[in-house]
Amino acid sequence: MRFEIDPAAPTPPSEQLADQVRFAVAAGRLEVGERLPSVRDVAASVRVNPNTVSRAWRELEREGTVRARRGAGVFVADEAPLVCRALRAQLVSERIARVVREALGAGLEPTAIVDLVLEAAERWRAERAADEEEAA
Amino acid sequence: MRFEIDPAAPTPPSEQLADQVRFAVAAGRLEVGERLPSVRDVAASVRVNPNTVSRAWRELEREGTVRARRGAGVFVADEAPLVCRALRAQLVSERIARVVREALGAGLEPTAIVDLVLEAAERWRAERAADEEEAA
DNA sequence: ACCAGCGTCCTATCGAGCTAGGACGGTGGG
DNA sequence: CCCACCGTCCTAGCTCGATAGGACGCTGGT
Repeated sequence: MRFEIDPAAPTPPSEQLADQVRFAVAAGRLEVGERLPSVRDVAASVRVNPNTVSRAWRELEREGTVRARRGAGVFVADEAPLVCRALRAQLVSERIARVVREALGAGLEPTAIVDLVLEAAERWRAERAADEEEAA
Repeated sequence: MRFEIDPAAPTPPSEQLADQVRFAVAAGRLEVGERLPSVRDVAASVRVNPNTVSRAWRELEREGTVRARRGAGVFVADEAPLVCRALRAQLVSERIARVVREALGAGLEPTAIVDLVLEAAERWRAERAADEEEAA
């Protein structure tokens, strides 16, 4: 599991981390029982304070995505896929609605917005391919 | 010009206000030479501190959208439409890209995302109609 | 000329969230 | 049994943005 933090994003780093775990579970990239990387490892890899990562993990535990065992690590909970798929649906549709409202209020046509979406999706696909190239 | 603040949004109120002015200019709802409502009026209508509105107006002046005349008011600048259309294109595509990246990383299909966009657009259209109904 | 309304500025305070550095006890492989 | 690694907790300090309340000087309609 690789994490990324966008410092320019309006959402705080701890939420970005929590979302990445949630979405990885929802997408099946993290499976039930799997261990998350340690607080200190993640903190070092994304250049963030361990407390910030800990806060994200704690939030995930509160909502039932994860179960922490002192001294051992943090593990994906049994109910995680259900919880995370529900959260994904909610979070994504909320954020899309916000951005679409804004774009429409700015005078853009729905078709123009859809074009931007497809363009962003294409760019994402290209980046994805480039990443795998580099990994090989 | 009516303003709205979403306290749940991750972007601070002052930026929300600035964006609303920028997008209104880009969409032609605010014309060159038109006066913006006063700092104190806006502050009262959206339940925010006058300093917060002032900060938004100052940012708009810095970028050339608006020209402030002490004692008189804040007016849409001649170059505003150009500036705002450029900013709109940049801001909207940035935010769409962010949300689309997130949704794709969460395992959603592009077609599902487009569906959510269209659904949000439809809801917006319906709200718009309801607002005009109520205004009449 | 008056003065209500305007933009602007100032100091002070508050809250959210991140950072820093250290300490604690539980866990599990060697 | 050891000890490196783990989650957790704590105190302290910082930045950013909003809030509060007040003061200043400029502008424009009457």
